[in-house]
Amino acid sequence: MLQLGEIDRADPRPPYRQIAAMLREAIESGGLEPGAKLPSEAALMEHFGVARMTARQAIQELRGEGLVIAEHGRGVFVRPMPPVRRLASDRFARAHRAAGKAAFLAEADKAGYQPGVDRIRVARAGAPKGIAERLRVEAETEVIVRERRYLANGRPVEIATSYLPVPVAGGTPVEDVDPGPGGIYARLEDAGHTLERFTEEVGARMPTPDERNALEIGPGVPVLTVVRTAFDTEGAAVEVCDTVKAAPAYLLEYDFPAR
Amino acid sequence: MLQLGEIDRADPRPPYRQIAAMLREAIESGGLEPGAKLPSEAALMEHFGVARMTARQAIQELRGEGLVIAEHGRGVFVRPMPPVRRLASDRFARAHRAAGKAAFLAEADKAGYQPGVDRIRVARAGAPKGIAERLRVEAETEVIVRERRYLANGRPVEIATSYLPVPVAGGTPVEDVDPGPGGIYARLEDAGHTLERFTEEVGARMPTPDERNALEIGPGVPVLTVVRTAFDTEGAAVEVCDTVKAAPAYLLEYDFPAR
DNA sequence: TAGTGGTCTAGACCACAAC
DNA sequence: TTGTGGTCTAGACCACTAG
Repeated sequence: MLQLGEIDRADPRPPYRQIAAMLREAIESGGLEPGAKLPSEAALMEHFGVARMTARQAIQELRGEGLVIAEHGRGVFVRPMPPVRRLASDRFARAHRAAGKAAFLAEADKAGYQPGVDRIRVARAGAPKGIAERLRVEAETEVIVRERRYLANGRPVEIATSYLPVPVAGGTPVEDVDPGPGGIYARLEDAGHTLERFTEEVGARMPTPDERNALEIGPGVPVLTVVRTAFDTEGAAVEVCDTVKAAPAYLLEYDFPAR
Repeated sequence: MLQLGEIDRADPRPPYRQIAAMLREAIESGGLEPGAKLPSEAALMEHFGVARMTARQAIQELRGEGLVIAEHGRGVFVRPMPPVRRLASDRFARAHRAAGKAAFLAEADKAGYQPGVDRIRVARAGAPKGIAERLRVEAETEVIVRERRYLANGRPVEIATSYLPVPVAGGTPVEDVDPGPGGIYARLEDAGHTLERFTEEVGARMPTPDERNALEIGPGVPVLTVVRTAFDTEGAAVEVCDTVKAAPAYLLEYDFPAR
């Protein structure tokens, strides 16, 4: 059983922070392994001689840091580290498309997890401001919008929305729910838009409640945002892909010259 | 004055979530502008007819999302959006070093903010495991360690730690607190290590309490982690730089070919 | 049914900011 | 001094999980 200290009334930190610090220490030192159950609120009240709200506040602190997950009716558990997906910047290499694999499937092959895609929706709609700028079209110009959610071993890890100009991809299989082998990039090349380069803009923030839901992550878990723009050999922007990834599940790798 | 709705007892969401949703809506719609003061806890209790803890819980929800900042004795305010620093992948271009500017100064010039560096510490120490792997040396091999904190307009935005092998940079100005014009990359090139390329590994997570302190960010604000490895023309890893950036202040840009 | 966390009430005292 | 948020207590009832 886990050994915890006592509250030090001389310590300037309030009791709930001291309790949180002791639990954090236990987690980081390995005294509480990933997946292990923390003492219940009742146990913390008993051990430290505090009211329930004080014990809860300590737990709340750790939830906010993403260190633990509370499961209603079961207990509070040390968050298990999810498998990390490393995304290298060659993940859109033409060689993969030639082999009939979209980028997500190619990664899954390499990293050895079971890929999945669901919640696919294709429609036409007005381009939001930031998207229109990147596609170099007027705001609200009608574009093709492809939404989908990616799963790894059945767990959602990323939601993505692609925007493509109608003159580029209108009427092609890009507008089908299943665009066929190699994904939409292969279809763009079929349509004569040979891809030349990509830019990615990477940021991080806390998720909206909707995103939390779609990615099945708890509070205290940030998301990585990646906005990718694809350019063809003419220098035209042919796709903007706006993705939101569960941050703990990802590591993005980029390689660039010193010039 | 801000107009808020009422709690709907038929709504399946608990009251505190409904209150949080109304406040969030007010913030996102612009009814509450950045820097504006939210209704006080007392005002929320009065308006919604709830106990104080319920009102606090609603505020807590928004703090966790990083949308608002509580200031003891003053009130709760909509978080002002900090200026975003866009980092392009050409920020380590040799042209800048030739002009006598380290990467951080070159960015500041371009973006028009006042740069600053403090908390500089240089020492030698054993290489941590992950660093040693990237430098391709044995773990615990003695390396040069350079720590510093970067400021933009006086506000801390990034903490960074560089690790360099002693055979590469030992005894050079890289070990001085001020390495001179062009920064340590210029000194590496002076020492014959012409830089060829970089890799960066990007992730995001919640900060440790130490990092929160150093970056002066509140709870609910994630950090971007960037681990950069510099390679010279011999293909040798000559530096690993581990950085932690306040996420809301950054957007990283990368450019790569479709191959 | 027992144990767990989720939500809520109605108070209390404290620390900090502003007037 | 007044108003603000920070912390704490001692209860209550509910919802979910598991045996």
